[in-house]
Amino acid sequence: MERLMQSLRIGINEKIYVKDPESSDLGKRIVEQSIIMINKMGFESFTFRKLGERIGSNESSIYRYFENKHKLLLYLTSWYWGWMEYKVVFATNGIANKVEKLERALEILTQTVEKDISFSHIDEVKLNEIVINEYSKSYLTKVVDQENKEGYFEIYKRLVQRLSDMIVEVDGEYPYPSSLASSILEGSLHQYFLKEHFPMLTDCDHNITPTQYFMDLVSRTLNIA
Amino acid sequence: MERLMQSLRIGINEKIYVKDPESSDLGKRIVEQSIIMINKMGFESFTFRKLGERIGSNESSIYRYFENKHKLLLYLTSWYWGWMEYKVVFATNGIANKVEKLERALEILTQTVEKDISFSHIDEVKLNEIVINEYSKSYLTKVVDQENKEGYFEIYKRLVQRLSDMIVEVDGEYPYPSSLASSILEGSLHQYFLKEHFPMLTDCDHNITPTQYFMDLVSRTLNIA
DNA sequence: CAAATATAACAGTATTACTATCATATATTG
DNA sequence: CAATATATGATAGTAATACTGTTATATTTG
Repeated sequence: MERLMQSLRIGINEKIYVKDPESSDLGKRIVEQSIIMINKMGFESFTFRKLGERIGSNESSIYRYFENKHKLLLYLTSWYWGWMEYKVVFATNGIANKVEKLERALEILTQTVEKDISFSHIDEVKLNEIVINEYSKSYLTKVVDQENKEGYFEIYKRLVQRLSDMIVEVDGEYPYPSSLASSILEGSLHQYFLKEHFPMLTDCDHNITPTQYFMDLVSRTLNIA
Repeated sequence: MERLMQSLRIGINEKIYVKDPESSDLGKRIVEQSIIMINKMGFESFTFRKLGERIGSNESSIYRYFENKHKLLLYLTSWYWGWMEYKVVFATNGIANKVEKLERALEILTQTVEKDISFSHIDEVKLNEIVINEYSKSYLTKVVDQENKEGYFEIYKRLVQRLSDMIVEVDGEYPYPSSLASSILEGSLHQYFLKEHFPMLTDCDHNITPTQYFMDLVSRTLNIA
């Protein structure tokens, strides 16, 4: 996987950034350090000024890459979902058995993220934590419809669609494949959050993983042929 | 129901407010108008200054009721969940049949909210929209653990617990009652959001309701005796 | 080497999220 | 009824945020 990914790039809607952060050293530092900072201090406290100080660069230089921190969050989360999509497509590619294929996808989508050395400047473990804690904020806005129209959420939508398709493949009679797929993706992030902050609201702990919960849920829900 | 509720009050953790907004006319106007404004302009754009202008009062007077707008959001969402809890408890109270009881609770928790005339200054329909669009923001913060410790999320936690208990009553063997309960509450809000903004990611539309989806999900998941 | 481009440094603006002070209106109590 | 406490309003002020704009300097490219 590492080898392949080294020459792969996550294709992100160009309207999300002003200048492609992958195109320069400064851009990569912006992405790299913003992940560390947002993860540490939370999206609300994070500012371009602080990021500039941290990377020894100027606030106005960062604005030449991203219009504002909301767009940067869209960039980071798009990257994350694009990366997940690659992992799912790659891992399920050769699997003929539909059930096995769905299970493999579920595993990847609901598992804890492990360090991936392929994208050197991106810490996927921290990015996963950011997605758990901040992803909702990227779409729970008053501009969601316009940004959706501009394609800012394409990667996530495509991923839900892929999962939904796999569900249909396993049980063509099941009436709510899209809702189940979106529930799994969103719900997985939520269960990880609860596990960390509201352990009473989840059965997931050091013994039980969100993956087990969702695997079980899907196996109970679908009529597996 | 109306009669009963007129003399009932939703008990909200006193640490959430500086001065009880139910205790004065100004307080009620703050709550009433903030619901209308947050619903219209979104939580991010909403400020105490704007609210002050709108209710013909002073910014600093509002600060005497709520430390900041985050606390106000906690107040509003706590009220909402408290109201939902009353509705669930009231509606399921006399039901002996466990399955029927769970179904009734699910209905209330996943249905579209309708106007409730009991609490005159609170527009429950708009408040439900606020919860759909903003609730996550109330806990996706860096202070969540501290605020949780102070009891700011007690009502919501109690509601999840109630639902979880009902699930256990129906199927004591099911291993993930808390996760299922939290998934339903959070997932219901999410499906309503998707229906409005990302229709491709849900099967819910004008024909299919989130209630149908979750009722079906639960009936497939639990072994109903 | 010239020209274009990228970045840095600095200044400036409107808004936000408060805090503080003081005046006045209203309610409470002795 | 007077004294006093409390609630609200008016105004001002501060530090931080989220930018925009200008100019200088460094780097890349043709």
